[in-house]
Amino acid sequence: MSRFWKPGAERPQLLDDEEGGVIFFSAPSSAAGYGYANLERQRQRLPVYKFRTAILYLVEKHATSIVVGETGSGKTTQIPQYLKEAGWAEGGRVIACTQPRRLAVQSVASRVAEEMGVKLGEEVGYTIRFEDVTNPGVTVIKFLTDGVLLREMMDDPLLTKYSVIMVDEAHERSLSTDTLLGLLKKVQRRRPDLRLIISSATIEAKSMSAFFSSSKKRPIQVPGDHIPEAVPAIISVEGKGFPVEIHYSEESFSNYVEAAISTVISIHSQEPAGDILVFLTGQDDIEAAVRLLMEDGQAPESRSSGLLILPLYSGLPRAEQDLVFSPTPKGKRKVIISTNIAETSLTLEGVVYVVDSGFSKQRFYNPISDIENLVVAPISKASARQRAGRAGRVRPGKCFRLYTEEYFVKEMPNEGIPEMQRSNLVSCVIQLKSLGIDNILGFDWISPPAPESMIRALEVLYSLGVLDDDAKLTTPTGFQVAEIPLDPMISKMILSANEYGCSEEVITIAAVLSIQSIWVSMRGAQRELDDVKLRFAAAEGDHITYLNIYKGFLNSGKSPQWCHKNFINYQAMKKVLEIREQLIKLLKRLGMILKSCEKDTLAIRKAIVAGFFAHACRLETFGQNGMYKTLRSSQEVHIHPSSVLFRVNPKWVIYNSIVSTDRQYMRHVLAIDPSWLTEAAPHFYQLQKPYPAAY
DNA sequence: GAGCACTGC
Repeated sequence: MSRFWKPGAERPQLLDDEEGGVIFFSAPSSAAGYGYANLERQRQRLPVYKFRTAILYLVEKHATSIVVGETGSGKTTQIPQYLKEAGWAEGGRVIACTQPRRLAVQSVASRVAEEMGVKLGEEVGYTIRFEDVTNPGVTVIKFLTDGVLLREMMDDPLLTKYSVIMVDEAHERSLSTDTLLGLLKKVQRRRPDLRLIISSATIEAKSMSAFFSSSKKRPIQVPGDHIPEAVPAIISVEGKGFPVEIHYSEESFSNYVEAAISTVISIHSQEPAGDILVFLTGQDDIEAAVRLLMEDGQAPESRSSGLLILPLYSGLPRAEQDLVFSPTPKGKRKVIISTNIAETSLTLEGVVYVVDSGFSKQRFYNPISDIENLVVAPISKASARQRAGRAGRVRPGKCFRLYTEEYFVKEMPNEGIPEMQRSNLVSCVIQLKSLGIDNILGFDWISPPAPESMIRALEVLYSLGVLDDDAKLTTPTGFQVAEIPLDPMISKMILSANEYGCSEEVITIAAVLSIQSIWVSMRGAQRELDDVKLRFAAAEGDHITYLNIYKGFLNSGKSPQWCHKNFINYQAMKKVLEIREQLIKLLKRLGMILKSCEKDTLAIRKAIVAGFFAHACRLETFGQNGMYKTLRSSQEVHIHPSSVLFRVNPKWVIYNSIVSTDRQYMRHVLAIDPSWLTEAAPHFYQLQKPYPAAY
């Protein structure tokens, strides 16, 4: 390896460059009063057993504490227990701990319950969508996704039952984490008793701290209450991860797939046992890499024999995904070729070598065209470190970066662009509106999105009748749409279905549109999949086709075999059932009675148009075959080949979303009558004369 | 006639 690879100078470190087994402590000098002489100076070493005392001191004195550290440092599981022991969960108060992902919530909650020797769902519980394992009045440590906490704010904006809120993985800067942090800063002004603990990777600690210290407004004084210090404290904890040796390539590669393959082969021939994890960007890359490695394995003098090659991406059927968790057979070495799913969402034991391409697919939003694009883009240093860390879970490991050290140091951005600045903001804005945040542009964003994106979101919500002329939520539509946990266009469609008497059918469509795909990923068997689709295909379009599939699924007795036979993803159908159930409960609470329109698809189609009128397109009669233009901005779009309307090309259609590749493809397409547009949204579309070519 | 990084409510 040494001929080609150059070891990197950087050692993964925390705030200070010290040895393991200590906590590094950085806080304003107020800590001196605590009685520990060694806390008088900033960033003093602190023995590990003082972690508990330090945390409790900081939480007592500071409104916000920022805890940085790596995985395995115990911050996620220990801090809530310390707080409970110190009395933060007394008097009916609850300690909340958020995570960005459902799986993490479940596993952390059960670990803490086990450590405390209590039954999960009693003192320690968790809440995620579709699953509430808490016992109100008994549960005092509650784990939940940050999205669920945001939903809870809609009923209780000041989160009055919580004494401490710990936001974990804040450095990931997800849409809901950032929204939550902005709101929590606001809540703090009204609730001086509330304590925040932000748990973040080292690299983000300073910007988090700056966000929570800068305040345009003073806290509202509550008589008799102790006012904690507004400046956040930072405490840094050493993780238990093993060291990972970083190797950079001597020069840059033009083809990272090939580079990854040859790196895997040289690791295999020169390094001791241990599984290899390769980070590529997407299904295409991964399949190409798997194929190349397999071919090499069959060559007579192959250097890759003994490799067990496993692809990993979220679109892969569950059974194939699970293969990566099976133990490595004796005498074999596992090579997992993965997307970013292995960077945070899945933890693979047994990985000792990581190969990092330096790229990932990232979403970018263009507020002008209102289209989200998926682009292969360079990752950040934070991501690169996270990927490298995946090699140090079981023993010291190695990470091979397919780029030069100079590139890493000089060109790679420190942090990625927060999701907030790369996304469509309609859901975020409606959530803020429902919490009474009137001035969206002036909201204290931790990373402000482009004003164009905020304005576009306001426009879309206004056109849906969710916001009024003063940009306030309308009654009842606006409040009802905010209440439904789906894309506002889908929520609006459901509310209209109530008026058209077809809510039974439309909530099914809403559920299908809210999940990834109901088809199993079948690149090799496209023909068969197309044949199956014909069995369900409806002339009206994809939405009605989904209804036919759902009926077939119910008629089969929700059978997994039926799904398998019809190339339908059983897991996805189960999720459709869950979302439907959630919607039924919610709509009942909103005072709606579910109704079926039986076979009247006209009502259904009009309800869909009431939500998606802004996504209307017209076939270009004089252009090439199958070219459409959006009515809104005259963008060129095409019907996606997976749609039942592909090659049918009705004159007028609406779509659910757009997939951009070399062309813009409409996904989930429905044929419409243009008169429904002016009927559903007269403020949005005005009749220009009689429709000449169309009608 | 061809495509889907990853979450979440």
